[in-house]
Amino acid sequence: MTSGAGDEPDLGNGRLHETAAARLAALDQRYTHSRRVLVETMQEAARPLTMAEIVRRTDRIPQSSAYRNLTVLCAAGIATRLPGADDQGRFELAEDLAGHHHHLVCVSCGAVADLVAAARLERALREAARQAADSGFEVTGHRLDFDGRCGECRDAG
Amino acid sequence: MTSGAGDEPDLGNGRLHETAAARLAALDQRYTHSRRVLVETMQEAARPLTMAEIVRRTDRIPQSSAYRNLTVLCAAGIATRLPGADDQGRFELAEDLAGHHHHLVCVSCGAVADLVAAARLERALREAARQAADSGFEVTGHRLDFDGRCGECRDAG
DNA sequence: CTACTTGCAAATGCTTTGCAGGAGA
DNA sequence: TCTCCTGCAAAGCATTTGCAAGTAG
Repeated sequence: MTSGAGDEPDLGNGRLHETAAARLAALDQRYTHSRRVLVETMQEAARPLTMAEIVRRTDRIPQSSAYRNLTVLCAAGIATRLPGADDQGRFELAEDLAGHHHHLVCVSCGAVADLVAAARLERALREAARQAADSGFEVTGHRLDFDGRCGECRDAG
Repeated sequence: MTSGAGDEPDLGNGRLHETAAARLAALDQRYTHSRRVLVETMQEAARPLTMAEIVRRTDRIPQSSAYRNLTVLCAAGIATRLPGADDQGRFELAEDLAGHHHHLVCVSCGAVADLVAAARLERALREAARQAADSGFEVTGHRLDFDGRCGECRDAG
């Protein structure tokens, strides 16, 4: 691990790309144009994207390459693959790059939005993790989704 | 194990099957032997099972039927399908039948265990849900997974 | 020049579906 | 008897991989 210190996820600029390049380099991988485009796409979306959305937004990157590159990005700790409510995987920037957050999942249309949790909730989560450790399970992180209906679907019916 | 009149999911016995039968009947579906076996399998497991595990445990129920029946059980609100960490769906009894709980997911071997959260955590979650409502999103439930390494994998690796 | 990358197409693996026979109410 | 259920086999999709050519260092 090269960089140490603070895990501030505030990198609106080239910092993100620097980090990405470094992490890829650690795996003898290059930060190619395609990969940069994928990272930028995920950053701009600010919410998990399905493969279909990614291919549509980037245009030019064939699906197989997108899959392959996203797999590499996940391995490098730059991206994360989430299991979708349906059976479509969703991708987003890794937690330490995008900031820790949770998701609002619309059970009606499948849309996913980001949500930053209150400090109190995070504290309670940490406490629960400690509790789980008592059973021999070492908790390294958590994933929290709120299910419900988004504004649009509520209006629609 | 009182028989309180709350939302306590305390149905260790035939109550479960009664409920299942009723919910299926509401959809003009029957509570057949296969479906009963599936329900019992899920109850006994007390943790989400993959399709492979279900087929192995039941033995006799062909995979296609298992899929078909589990789909029906999900539609009837008797079972729930969870998106697995890998790409294998996992099934478990619906929340109101098995009780509200969360999951410990081993990132190493993919095993999933149930975990009942502390009251404080649930309270914090409810509060966060209320907060989300401010943005027009109606929260109906939540899903919380803790990622980490199970005891076995910690020993092994 | 030597890896790592890319794109296409074919393959894989989980899941769904068509169909004909069987069973429950 | 009518409708739902079961099993098998074939079909569907999202995702992965083999291979030959392209490109970064």
